[in-house]
Amino acid sequence: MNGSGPVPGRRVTQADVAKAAKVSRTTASFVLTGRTDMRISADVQRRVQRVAASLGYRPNLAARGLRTSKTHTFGLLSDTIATSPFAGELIHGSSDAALQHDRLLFVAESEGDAEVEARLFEAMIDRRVDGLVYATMFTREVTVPAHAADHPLVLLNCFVRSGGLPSVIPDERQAGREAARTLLAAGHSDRVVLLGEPAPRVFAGRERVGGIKAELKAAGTRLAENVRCTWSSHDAYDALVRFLRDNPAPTALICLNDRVALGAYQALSALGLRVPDHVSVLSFDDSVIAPWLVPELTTIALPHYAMGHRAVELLATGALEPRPIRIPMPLRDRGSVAAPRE
Amino acid sequence: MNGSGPVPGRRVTQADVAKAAKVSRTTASFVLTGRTDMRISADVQRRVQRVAASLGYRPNLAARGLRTSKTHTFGLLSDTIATSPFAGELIHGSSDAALQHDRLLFVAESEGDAEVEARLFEAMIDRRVDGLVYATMFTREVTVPAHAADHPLVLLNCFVRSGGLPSVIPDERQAGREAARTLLAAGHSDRVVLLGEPAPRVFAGRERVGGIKAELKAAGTRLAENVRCTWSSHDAYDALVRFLRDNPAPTALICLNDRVALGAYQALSALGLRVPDHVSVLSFDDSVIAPWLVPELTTIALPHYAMGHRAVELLATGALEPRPIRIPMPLRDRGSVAAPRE
DNA sequence: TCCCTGTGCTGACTCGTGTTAGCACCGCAA
DNA sequence: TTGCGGTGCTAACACGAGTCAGCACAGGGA
Repeated sequence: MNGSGPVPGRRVTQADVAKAAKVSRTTASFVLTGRTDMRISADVQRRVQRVAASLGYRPNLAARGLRTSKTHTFGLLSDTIATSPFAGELIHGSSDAALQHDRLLFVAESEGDAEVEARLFEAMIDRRVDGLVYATMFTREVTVPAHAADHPLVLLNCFVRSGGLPSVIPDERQAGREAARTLLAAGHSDRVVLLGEPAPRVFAGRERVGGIKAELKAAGTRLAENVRCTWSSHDAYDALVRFLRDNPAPTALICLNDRVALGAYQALSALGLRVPDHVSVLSFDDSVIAPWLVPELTTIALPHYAMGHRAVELLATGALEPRPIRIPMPLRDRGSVAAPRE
Repeated sequence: MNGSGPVPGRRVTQADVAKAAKVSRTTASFVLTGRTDMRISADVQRRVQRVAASLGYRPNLAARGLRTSKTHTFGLLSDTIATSPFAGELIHGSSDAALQHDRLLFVAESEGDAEVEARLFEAMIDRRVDGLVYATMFTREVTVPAHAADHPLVLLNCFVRSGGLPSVIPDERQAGREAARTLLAAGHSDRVVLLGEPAPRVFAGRERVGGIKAELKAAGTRLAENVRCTWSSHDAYDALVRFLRDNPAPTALICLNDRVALGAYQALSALGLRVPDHVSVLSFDDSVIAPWLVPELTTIALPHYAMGHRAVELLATGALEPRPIRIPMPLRDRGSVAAPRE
């Protein structure tokens, strides 16, 4: 019974193909890797291909990687995946780009623990990944662990002070300008209030506020007020309720992120003000809740999918220029911005 | 200059260690893999260990895997990661368990495309993963692709009709009972309303509602009403507003998930009803928004971290019993449930 | 002295693949 | 016949590890 078909339980190897096609393993290798410089007759090529297909041959990438030192594999290491709802998009984009370039991704997270991070880096390098993506969930400056130094590396959603490493970050400044431009276009100018702590030491805060102010200034106007509060819904709720007790309602509210916007919605609702009839609301992030609010929230999206995609693509194509690449943040217009009542 | 230190650009191999320790590569291998049955003197053992450490030797897992057919690597394949904010937790749990067992995870998603799914399965198998996790973002029945049949496989958040595969799912029925028990304990019994379509063909819907009804029945009471609507905030908002126009307010509301609860919050707020003073609200999922609401939402959590952790642990320990394992869903008590006003 | 047993280590093979150098054959010109 | 260039293929080595069978030596008893 034995000796002809593929042995169950063992995978078909190149040697099996060679034997069945009555050629040497070398020849099989040349044909199957598509090397044309080796003068294999068209006849033999067809024969080997047919046999390989009929036996269901698939190359063992571990073995190939051992020989070529190319594993067609990347490592994606992030500080915290869980706590951020954006993680999915980041991984989604990375995974898609990997698939498009015939790679697979190791994904792991360190939870910010330097020792765990070091272990994970080593685990990836021990498996001979072709390159590494080092990702953070909030855009920030990082110092890259020494382990990674010798390997192709792309920073995702983070950067180094010197700027001397390839990195992919969101264009928060452009997002700020876009926010201001959107409100100006809808007719708001004098009574626009910013809700949220500008937090100059936080990249997103600094750039968003900078962009907003720059664009308003260019249009000859400026923010009516900045109501400060941490970027949480509860603080935003309290701060806005307090503010509206002593001040007239603004025509438009720029919230520094969607959590702040959620707090604002709840505060406005509690005070009998409707969005966008009485107050327009514009926000940043495009988190999951944006489409869940009533009315749905107009917000400027963090481009996590595009960022992940780009980072892996850089690795795959090897186009590693040592500088940050800024990915545009698109406006998601959902109807929480309208013209001000005259 | 050459010949003593490690050559830059080339990794230290076992052969380098053997040479530097003046033993055969075989001996080095025995020492470094910790085989004690091979009678290596304590002297030599120490010497090899010291040399390996000082050279910074790390085994090449690709090469080892080739020889042993164990890559210390698992594949996690999911239908959709991006659209669900729970993906992070699932991957987080899986990744943690993998780290604890010295494994690394390939993560990829098919977006429900069968052809992509097949490609990804093959990509993982070509890299000789030791096992596979097949995950879905919503608990449901699946048919497992034939590709996976020959490999150790755990279903995560899904199951097969026959039940004949190892799988890890949330214990939604217990969650339903827990919900009812929580409200009963707070003093609600006659005027509890369920908000959301029971959707008997959806696992979560069927089990949650089943659990709720069973527990209420055991306590000698039952739901006052089931206000039906899809599991979206907008539908829930509309349905609840309509219901409250014609009916007295319930003392407690069970929402079939957090999106529904968000809609309910907005509707109650619009009608001047406060949570939990006028109406207690209890929900399922523990999505990101639960702690963002004012007041924070009491909800029964989908145990995605624990599920991911368990699935990978099953693979790592090899304890693959062909049946579903139900992971308990914990109550997150945040204050949206209080005693009814007398 | 010879054999035997145990101790401590090593040579040689293997996993599945890529790659270099070179062999055998054919046809043609000298 | 001999030489020679081209065509078509293959033997042999390498990648970095794990593993089996067996060699060399020491010590002890007959």
